[in-house]
Amino acid sequence: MDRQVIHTEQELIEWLKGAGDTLSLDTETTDLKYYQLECLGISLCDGKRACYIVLGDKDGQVGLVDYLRHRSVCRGRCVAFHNAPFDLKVLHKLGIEPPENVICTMTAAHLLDEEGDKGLKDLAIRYLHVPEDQVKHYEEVVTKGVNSTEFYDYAMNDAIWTWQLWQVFKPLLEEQGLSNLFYNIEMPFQFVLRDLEINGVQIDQPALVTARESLRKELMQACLDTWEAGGIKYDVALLGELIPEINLNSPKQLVEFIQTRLGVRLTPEEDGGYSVDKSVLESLKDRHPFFGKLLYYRSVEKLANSFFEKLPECIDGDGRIRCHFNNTVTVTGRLSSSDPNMQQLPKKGTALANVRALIIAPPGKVLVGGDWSGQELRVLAEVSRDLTMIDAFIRGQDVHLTLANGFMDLGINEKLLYESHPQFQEIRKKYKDQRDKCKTINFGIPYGKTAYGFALDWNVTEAEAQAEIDKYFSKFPRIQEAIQGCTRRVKSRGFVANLFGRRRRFKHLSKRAFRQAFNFLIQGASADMFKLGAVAVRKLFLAHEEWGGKIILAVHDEIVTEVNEQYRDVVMKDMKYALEHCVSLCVPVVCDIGWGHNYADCK
DNA sequence: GGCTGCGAGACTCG
DNA sequence: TCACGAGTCTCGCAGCC
Repeated sequence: MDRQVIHTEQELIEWLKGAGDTLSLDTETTDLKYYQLECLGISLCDGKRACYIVLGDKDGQVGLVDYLRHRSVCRGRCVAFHNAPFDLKVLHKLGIEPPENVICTMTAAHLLDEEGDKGLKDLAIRYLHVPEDQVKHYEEVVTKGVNSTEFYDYAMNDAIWTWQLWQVFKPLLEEQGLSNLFYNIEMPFQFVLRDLEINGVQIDQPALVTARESLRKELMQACLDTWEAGGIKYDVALLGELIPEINLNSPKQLVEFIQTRLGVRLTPEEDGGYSVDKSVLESLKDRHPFFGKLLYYRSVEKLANSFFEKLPECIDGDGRIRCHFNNTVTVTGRLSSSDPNMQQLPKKGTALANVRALIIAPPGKVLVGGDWSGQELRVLAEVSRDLTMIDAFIRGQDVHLTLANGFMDLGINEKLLYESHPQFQEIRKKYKDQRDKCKTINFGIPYGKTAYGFALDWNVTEAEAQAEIDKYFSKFPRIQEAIQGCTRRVKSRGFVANLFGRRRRFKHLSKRAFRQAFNFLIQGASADMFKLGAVAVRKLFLAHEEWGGKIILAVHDEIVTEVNEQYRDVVMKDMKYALEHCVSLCVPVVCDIGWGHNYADCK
């Protein structure tokens, strides 16, 4: 492969003259986070030649970046990246127009092997058979300097391997029936991922500081109360720090304390150890005041340390938090979020400290959020084609109560099953236990929950729980058939494919694998549905620039956006339509839309 | 004696 | 063996300098 290091505009013009309409592109940057990153250079490969455009070099940079801005290398081309959202972010930061057609080899690798390594170097060794000793790592090369021959070669290798991987992956995607998922769902979605990481969420910093202060006091008080309730003594160290006899954060010390000092016997786990988690403490609440105090201490400790103490460290200079959304971690196709994880912000805070209320709309804007109503249950209806379930959804009835009515022979008049019926609330209250039981089954089924698990929940024998499940399946036979069919496919082919062709593969057959397989059909299809919905919302925002719409959060079945206040109503109407029509199922797709000046109120 | 890495346990979310 | 999919915090221990 011909290699060239480019320092001037003229060299770049010459190089691009010989390039076709497909390129691979990789960027070298000083940081991974959007707000602070600077681009050192860009490497390109056209299959025959590779080049590295030096941007970190002051003499070259101005002219080259200007040229790249005005005569974008991407325009009219299909560009392959390894981890497209990252390089798209870098191009955005440089003000360079992105390509319309994007290829992401990292996503392709994930679709082809959801559990395998996704790193470019690992893939080059595995698929391109590059000898391991020829694969250099960033930390190793950067010590030679970012303007060394070694660094330039390293950068060009990344573009070359990306190109070559794409040549390998393209036919494999086709062979495995993954092309539609790749080209029509995942690739458009790369831009949503880019936008999410560029946009971030606006934080109410003064409110965060105030809440953190009150939470610190609350935590101290909760700690003292718990010590007092348990008769735990403490010393005062030189700097005023309190040193207790036992550490409330240590499960090991707690077990010892509860059994010997409080004299409360704990029930051993199957492995012989003892758990002191929430459910255990709840069950002991009446035995000693210590347990209630400890539960409260734990809730405040979690809120304070995991959220109110951590979030301030994540705020960028412009008052926004930009977390990382990873599209190639989960085996089901869901996104994961980290640094910080914005998908696990507590729904309930305390009166003094509600994390979600700290995510605010900037002046002149509001937050508009949409989430699918009963998404996984509707996908279950689609996957199983169970007629009772489909019927209930089409009629717009309360699905849990309708199903409970069906399988427990409650004899409720069908008209009363509609949420709109004046007597609905009364009926729902009357049959609350039956409805709750059915809801547990409805949610448990996609997880492959067993009689053993239900028995624990309901405090009945395993045989009794099994009888309930049998009755459920006899009333809704298609659901059982769907599960059995899924198990058969895992056994015969070693994988299952969801509604969109996404695959989950299994190396070993086990009960656990069968549960995971069926859950994948539901969770995985819901994840792909989310991606389609998010792409539809992004398109809507591009078509209506005046709305000032930004997608700021993605939480599995929920999408949160920031829009200009005066367009709130039209955004809500159009976004609802887009989310409800991004896929077509045998049951209606229903989306709840809400708005607020902060995330907590956005419902 | 202090630092680092890792697994366990607990908790957050959908 | 017993409910799927994630990330992060703290503790406690092993290994290292």
